Amino acid sequence: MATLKDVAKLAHVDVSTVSRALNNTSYVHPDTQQRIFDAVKQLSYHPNVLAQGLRQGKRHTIGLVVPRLMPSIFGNISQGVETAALKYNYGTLICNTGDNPATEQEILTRLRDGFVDGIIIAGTGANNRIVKDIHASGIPVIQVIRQPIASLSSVTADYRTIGYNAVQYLYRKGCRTIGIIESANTSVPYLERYEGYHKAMNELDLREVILRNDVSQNNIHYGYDCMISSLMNHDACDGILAASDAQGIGVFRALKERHIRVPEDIKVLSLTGYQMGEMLETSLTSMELPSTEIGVKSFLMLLEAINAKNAEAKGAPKYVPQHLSFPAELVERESTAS
Amino acid sequence: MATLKDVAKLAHVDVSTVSRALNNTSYVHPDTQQRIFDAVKQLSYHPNVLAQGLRQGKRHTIGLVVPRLMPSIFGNISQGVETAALKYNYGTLICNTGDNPATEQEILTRLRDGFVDGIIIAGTGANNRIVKDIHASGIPVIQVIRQPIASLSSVTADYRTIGYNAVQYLYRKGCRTIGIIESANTSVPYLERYEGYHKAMNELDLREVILRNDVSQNNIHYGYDCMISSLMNHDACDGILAASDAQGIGVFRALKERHIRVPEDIKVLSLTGYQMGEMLETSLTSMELPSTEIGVKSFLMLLEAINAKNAEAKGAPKYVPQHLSFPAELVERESTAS
DNA sequence: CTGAAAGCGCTTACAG
DNA sequence: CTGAAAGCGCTTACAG
Repeated sequence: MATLKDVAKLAHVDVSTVSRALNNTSYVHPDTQQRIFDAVKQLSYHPNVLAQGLRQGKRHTIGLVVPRLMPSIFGNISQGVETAALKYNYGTLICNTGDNPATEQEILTRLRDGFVDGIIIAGTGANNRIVKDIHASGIPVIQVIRQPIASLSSVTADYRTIGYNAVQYLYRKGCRTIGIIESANTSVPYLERYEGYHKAMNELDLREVILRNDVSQNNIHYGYDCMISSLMNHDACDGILAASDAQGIGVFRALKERHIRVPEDIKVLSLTGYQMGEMLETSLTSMELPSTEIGVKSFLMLLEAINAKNAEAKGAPKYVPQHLSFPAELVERESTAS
Repeated sequence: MATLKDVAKLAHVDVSTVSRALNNTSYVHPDTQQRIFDAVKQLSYHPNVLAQGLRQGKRHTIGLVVPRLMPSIFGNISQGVETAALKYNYGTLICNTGDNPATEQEILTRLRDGFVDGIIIAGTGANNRIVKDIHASGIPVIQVIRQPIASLSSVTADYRTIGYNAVQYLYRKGCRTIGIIESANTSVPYLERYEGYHKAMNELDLREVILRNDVSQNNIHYGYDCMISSLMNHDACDGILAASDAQGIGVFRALKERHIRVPEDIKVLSLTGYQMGEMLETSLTSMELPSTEIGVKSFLMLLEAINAKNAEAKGAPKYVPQHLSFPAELVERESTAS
């Protein structure tokens, strides 16, 4: 690999002049410039971003920490983050925690040690201390979907309203025993969805039915397991709120195996839709979230925080955390048809 | 952030001694060591990997270039790569090309400029020249699933056998008009699957039916679109080979909308299974591939290539490209039941 | 057993 | 308009 030095030698100038010409950081005589560009081309020179990063204190890389990629909304979010990042010339280091606190801790440690300029995280909540430390140490952190740390910026959805509206909708559709799938390890989205559910159930004077289970590896299986055990408990629901499209798929499968018809016997609705529902054999009514947009906005918010951090060093005002929340759009499909 | 220098000052030694103590690279007096460790702890020092990388010519980061994450086998593969990489203390830069040659070119350029120690790629085939250049310039490249460049190492599946066996299986199940979903832009897996299909159809003296369409954004829609247009063409198949589980989901949806029953009227089989089929409403018979394992093995092969590259510089024999191929396992489910 | 020095490849005040 | 020098944070021969 050719270096600046090689180019400088070939163009008969100093490395500093080459640097200036390439970065357009001060006027360089056209003739000199031409010689430099020729040399660059001839040597097929590419700047070493590592050295640039070291010198400028920037990596041009961000970390994205998610519990899993697939099947879940995080796959779509990742796509959004990555596309936006590429546009701004940032690389994206995607890290799966598997929702395992130990793995998450290891990943966070790695990221802190000079790996990235900033972090977008959907965390387990078990490493809040470390996350806060990282943020305090100068690497901005944005929380996405899950926001266990109130003092850090976040991009999320309005889960309370989602839960509330979902119950009201199923009620209007005639459901009277509405179950909701909850998680074993409670995160903010689950809590908020439940709050909305609880409020609506209360107003309608309905009995709550919580579906919960030992954590399965992915959401499809989790939805399946929850549905199966609910059926074994003879909790005869006529409506089910799945936390996500993936859980909905698992629920469908469980019902199919027991010969229970959707939507005739039971209606199913997903509280986190990511454009998967329409293509299912029985299409799934979902609270659709703009998942890619959530990813894009997360990156932009992080970029703002990174730039603010740098500006702060030069005396600019302190960066103020922000919270961006998206509403969901109810898209009616076969799984809740009357 | 504390630096080596800070630690050295606090421990009253030279930075070189600190470096040696921390990296265990030569004997350091226990007392000195203790002072150093204390200082490290007190300052909560973490080495700057950027500087280490620059000095050692290593990034401890690899690039993973895939067409998409979800829904596809690449989601699972990514998981495998990332988990294995983490174990060996490597970060993974995941890049989506969207199967767009221009995006892919941009990503490859970025990766080449000092971003990674090696690359795992499922490429479009449009940038073979660049990929070869990168490999030749000293950044090892491993091809996964798709192997447009014969001279580079690869981890793939035995698609010829998969295509052949799939036809034979459906034939035994009574199918006589077996359609196969092909891609608009032909990649090696599609070519090989077709070769196997072609051979079997020939031996059985059956008429070939190719389903193809303008490229859709993702495989679910692609499968849906292909199935719909095939139905409009009155190509009355009684068996369909979908290229992947995702395409199978799209096919199911198309058939459901036209009130065609699976498996009674038509049998469906996926040629690239990634543990999705069993959880579908109508479970999907698939040629299951060890997708996570493919990811793990890809990383290990890359690691070997990286180490070999470094050893070469010290006079070790040249690294020889390898090709690892996995067989698929036919898992029978409802979609092909008799 | 440990220090002083060179250098990885770049950028950026400082001169002139 | 351009060169010489310092420095980003490390590692590693070279001495002693």
